[in-house]
Amino acid sequence: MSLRLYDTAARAVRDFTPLRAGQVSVYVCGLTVQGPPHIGHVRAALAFDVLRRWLMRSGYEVTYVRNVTDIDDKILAKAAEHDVPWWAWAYDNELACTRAYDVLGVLPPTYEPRATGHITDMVSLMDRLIERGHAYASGGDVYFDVRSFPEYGALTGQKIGDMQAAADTETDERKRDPRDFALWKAAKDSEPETASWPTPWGRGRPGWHLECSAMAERFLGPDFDIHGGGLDLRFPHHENEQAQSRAAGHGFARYWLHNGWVTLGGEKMSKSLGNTALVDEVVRRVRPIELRYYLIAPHYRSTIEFTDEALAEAGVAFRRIESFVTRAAERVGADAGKPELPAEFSAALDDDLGTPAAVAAIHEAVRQGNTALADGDDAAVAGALGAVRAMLGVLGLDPLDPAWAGGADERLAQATDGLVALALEQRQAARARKDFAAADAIRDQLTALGVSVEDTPQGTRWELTR
RNA sequence: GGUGGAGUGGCCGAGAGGCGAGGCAACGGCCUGCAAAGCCGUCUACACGGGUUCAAAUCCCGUCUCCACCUCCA
Repeated sequence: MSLRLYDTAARAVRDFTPLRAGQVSVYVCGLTVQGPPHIGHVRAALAFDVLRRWLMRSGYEVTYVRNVTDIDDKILAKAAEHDVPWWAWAYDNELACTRAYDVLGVLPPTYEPRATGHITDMVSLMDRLIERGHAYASGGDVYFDVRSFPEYGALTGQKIGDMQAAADTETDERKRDPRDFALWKAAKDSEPETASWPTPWGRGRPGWHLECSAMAERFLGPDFDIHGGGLDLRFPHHENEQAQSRAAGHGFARYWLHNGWVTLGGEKMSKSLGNTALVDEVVRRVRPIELRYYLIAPHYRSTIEFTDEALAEAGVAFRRIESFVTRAAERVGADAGKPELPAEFSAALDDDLGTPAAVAAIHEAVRQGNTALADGDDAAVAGALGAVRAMLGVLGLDPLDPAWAGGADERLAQATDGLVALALEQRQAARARKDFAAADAIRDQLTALGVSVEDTPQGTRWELTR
């Protein structure tokens, strides 16, 4: 079986065939850097990170572009509110996003362009649209003429006549149709000089949608394979991107993928509702790798209702997997076993990135591996470990991957090793003389210190309690 | 008004006409000096009302509830 993906435009799962054999081009809408990222934001990055890893594992050469929107109304407003330059505000939040991606193991994109770096690309795209009769300048703004483009609405299955007109009365008189959208916004006196760029139609700044069309073209060409983003971007953002690019004569994206929400209290996580959970805060309560597991295990198109209980439960489930990997690696070596993917796992991901079934395949292999561990069947342990690590690798969840290294102090770790060993020797001696009260007292003290102790047929092992 | 999504066992969460996804919790058992970890087993659910079918969580009709987009939004 080969990869099939749910394409929003087709409203169906379609076989994936790349434009160029062996290569896949992906454009994902990144964040408008108006504030620090919350769980919902990183879910999107994580969903497409899994797509990317699976494409790479499937043998494709992947060009993955994720943009940063570093100029928009809210950035200007918030920067003004905090009395800092808009570009400093945007960059500060961009850094926060990058940190969040890094801490969750999101692979860096092939390239991450910023909107403000592509003004000239936007100007030439507007030129082309005006030339072709799909856009017009009006009072320093430039608008896309939706009625000039019969396909408008194709992505989201809407008819122009059924759409509610934008309640944007301020600019209404400049538009030919209330549904026309801004490609370019004229500079306002109230806005900083640094937030505008010269164009043939006067100084101004980009409308939101134009940047993605311009950057996708520059880095991926007029036609590319996959365009991803959150559900809320379908309309108007993606509809408008597609309209602009196609009206300009490009084929644009061939598959449209959209990830579902993270909700809190049943509602979409958003700043305006005040129901956000910031990545920085959550990562203080749970390990990043567990948060990643939590956000990846459900299917990317379904809603995740964010609760502490569910998050904790995901942590327990992940630790079961991790515990097998640790114990198996201690027994047969971390790199024992071939990194082969079980057929069910591959089939699951090929079926529209079915991570739930893929995770089930991991649990199945862990169960078999645990049995092998109990039976002392090292060959089977190695086999299971190789498979489990390979599967975890595709999901970016291999606890042995250096990306998750804790950065522990070597000398401190060495001292701890020795101290715990010393305590365990005492306990062993007590057990040997059947003084179980003393033995258990030692174990209880270690437990209280966050060291969990396990007696196995191969002797006593310990680890820090997660 | 238009467009789209969801309601699954104690909980999380898949599936999408017949073969008990998976995890968590609980209970019973095995293992253990006792634990822990692990393994085996138990718990047979699909919002509601009709219908189609030999067979429906899955298809059709209707109802209820919730969410999202149409305005900035992952």
